[in-house]
Amino acid sequence: MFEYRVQATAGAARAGVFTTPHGEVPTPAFMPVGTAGTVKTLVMEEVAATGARMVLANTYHLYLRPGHDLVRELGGLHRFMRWDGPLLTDSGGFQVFSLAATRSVHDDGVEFQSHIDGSRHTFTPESVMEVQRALGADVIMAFDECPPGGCDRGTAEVAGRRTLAWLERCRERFDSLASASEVPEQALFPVLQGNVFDELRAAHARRTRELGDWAGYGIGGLSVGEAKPDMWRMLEILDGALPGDRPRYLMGVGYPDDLLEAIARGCDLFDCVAPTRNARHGTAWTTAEGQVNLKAARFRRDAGPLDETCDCYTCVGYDRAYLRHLVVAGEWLAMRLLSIHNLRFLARLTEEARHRIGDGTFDGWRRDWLGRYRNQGSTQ
RNA sequence: GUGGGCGUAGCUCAGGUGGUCAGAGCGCCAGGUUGUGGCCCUGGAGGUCGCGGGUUCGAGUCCCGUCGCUCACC
Repeated sequence: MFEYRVQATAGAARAGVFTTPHGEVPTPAFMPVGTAGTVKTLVMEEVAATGARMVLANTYHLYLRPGHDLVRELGGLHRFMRWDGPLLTDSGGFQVFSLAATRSVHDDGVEFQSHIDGSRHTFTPESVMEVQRALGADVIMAFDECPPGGCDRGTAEVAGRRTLAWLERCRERFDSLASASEVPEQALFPVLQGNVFDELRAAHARRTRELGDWAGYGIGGLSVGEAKPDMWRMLEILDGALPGDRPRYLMGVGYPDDLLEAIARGCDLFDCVAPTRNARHGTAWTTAEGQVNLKAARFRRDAGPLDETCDCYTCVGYDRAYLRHLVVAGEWLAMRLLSIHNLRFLARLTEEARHRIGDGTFDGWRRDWLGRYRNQGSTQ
């Protein structure tokens, strides 16, 4: 049921189709983040209208609230959140490290306190598989340890070893659950660690491949505070270390320019909170000006659309002066309209990348696009 | 009309007995946010301290007058 078909390439970049039990995902593709079973402020029809084909939800959040058993009881996450398309759940590993009030990591798993009410919980590779089996997403992620960017090599090595050990345990529990009861057809993606250390990255990828024939690969431990050149170098190493006929999911990325850089280095799937979180904070991506903060006074009387080249609901119907007013006034509608635009912006970007890879114009187009975007001085 | 209280940044207010007392919060302006807590962080602009006199080496700070707001009483 899971299949990845590469249709065209441009250097390392690939255009393909990822097939899941809930439909096909043309790649490269950006997955909007629906942390708690909702892409914040939007209904799923609106998410679909931006062009998104696959969305992500968070195991950590759904486990804490409302609880995976409840979701299973109510028919699984697809039905629960009214999304019949391809769906992926994160493993909760990253959130345990980034959100939990306290945590202690050992080889068996991670003990942590809920950021919601302080209650104590433990995640193990086994429990995380059970939770994600219950949620029922198409793609589920292995439990990993994700050390911060800038950690030393020793820390990265320990975390990488632990992640590999956990991967074996994830696989075991994943398989046993599949045979023991009726669970939806799912694919388990491993998460590749190794931080910014070349040999660790290569070794982790090699060892992961030895542990199984995976339907796809999660690339973790990046965009966690390291320098950009380090991230690109890691992607280049992984491009040579991963099979060509499996999708590669770069976790947590990213901004428009980062997406293009990563696509050029062989990544196919992405997720990031930036389009929706930035929208809620009043910032939007535009073709002509890069990232803009709608709070800026210069938009007070701007009667033009947010992005003249954009076909999204927001750009077709609303002007900047009104959007600025909504943002400044703290109106909910601002969050919705900017979320719609930012998601559409990334969808259009990946759609165009896909077409350019197909017709052989990707490299030149990408260089031009990045040059224009960065010359606006609004990023980095 | 009589008595009391208050007038300090756009707003709400801090500023013992006169001497870095020109301050805060919010707002405003400019940025940031990468496997999601509608948060949070970093900078910046902005005030003849109601007005006019006086005392003093020195006055948001004390005195007199005046204007405005407010409360109580008649």
